[in-house]
Amino acid sequence: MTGEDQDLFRLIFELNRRLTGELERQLAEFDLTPAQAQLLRELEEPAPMVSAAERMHCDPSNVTGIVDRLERRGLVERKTTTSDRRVRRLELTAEGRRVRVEVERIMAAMPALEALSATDRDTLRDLLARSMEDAATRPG
Amino acid sequence: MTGEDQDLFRLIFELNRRLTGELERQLAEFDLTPAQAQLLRELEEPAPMVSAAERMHCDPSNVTGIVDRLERRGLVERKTTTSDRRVRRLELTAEGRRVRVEVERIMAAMPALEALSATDRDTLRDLLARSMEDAATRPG
DNA sequence: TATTGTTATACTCTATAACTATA
DNA sequence: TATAGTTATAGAGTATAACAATA
Repeated sequence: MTGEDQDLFRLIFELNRRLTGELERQLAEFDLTPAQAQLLRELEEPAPMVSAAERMHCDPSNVTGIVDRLERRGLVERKTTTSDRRVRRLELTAEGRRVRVEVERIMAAMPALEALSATDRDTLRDLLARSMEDAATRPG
Repeated sequence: MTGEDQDLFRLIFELNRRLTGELERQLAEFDLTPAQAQLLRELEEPAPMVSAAERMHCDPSNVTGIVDRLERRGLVERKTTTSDRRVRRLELTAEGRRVRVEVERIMAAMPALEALSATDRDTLRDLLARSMEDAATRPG
């Protein structure tokens, strides 16, 4: 591990900071936090709390609060299922689906990385994907 | 902007999530949060609160709390300056400098991206750097 | 008047532990 | 016994506004 690798971490963190900052600004126009937006995105199909928590990489007790805030705004509903009455199926409302489309639009229109050519972006995408594919199969 | 660019964002966010997660695990052994570690790193040289806040990209009122927690543990001290008595100069203690070395060590030893070859890492570093250089000079 | 820093306040995210209802 | 979800609790980061001390 060389000093240049530290630069690499810094670059990734810095790029993420900028992208996240820009994303937050855009989401703020819809009064959404990143976590709320992420949950909306995960709910293209209805899903129980526990699987939502898995996709969000967080504790289920956490999802309760995020859903509370989205439900208060009428974007998400907790439905019960007949098969297992413990389970709450999270489901977007009509308004929730509309907002979800906006979130997708924001993600697609993020004005970053445009400085790179299409070829460079392809290369970048390839490098990032490979770095994580391998990391997933490695023990360390 | 194409659909592939959404994948690019996802890849960057996902890579950041993994790196941040690993970093948090390592920092937790020293009872440090990322924000606290970042502040330690910024204080290689003593600095006033306001400039620390600028480097942290956050509000000065925020730095107060982070410094409170570090000061409580004896890692940082608030010194007064003679020239401008409004200013508190943040200064690492001897223990703070020791912990700071550990933080640097953790950053340098992060076991990620090792899946890529040295050449790939060079390419990645170049792409990331260029993407942000250009973004900084752009209006949008 | 403007700046440095703190305090008061509030919100979101985060986790752990204890709990209820159900399986 | 185990699982799904909530509630209680706590702590960290974040911002805004009001404030005191100083410039």
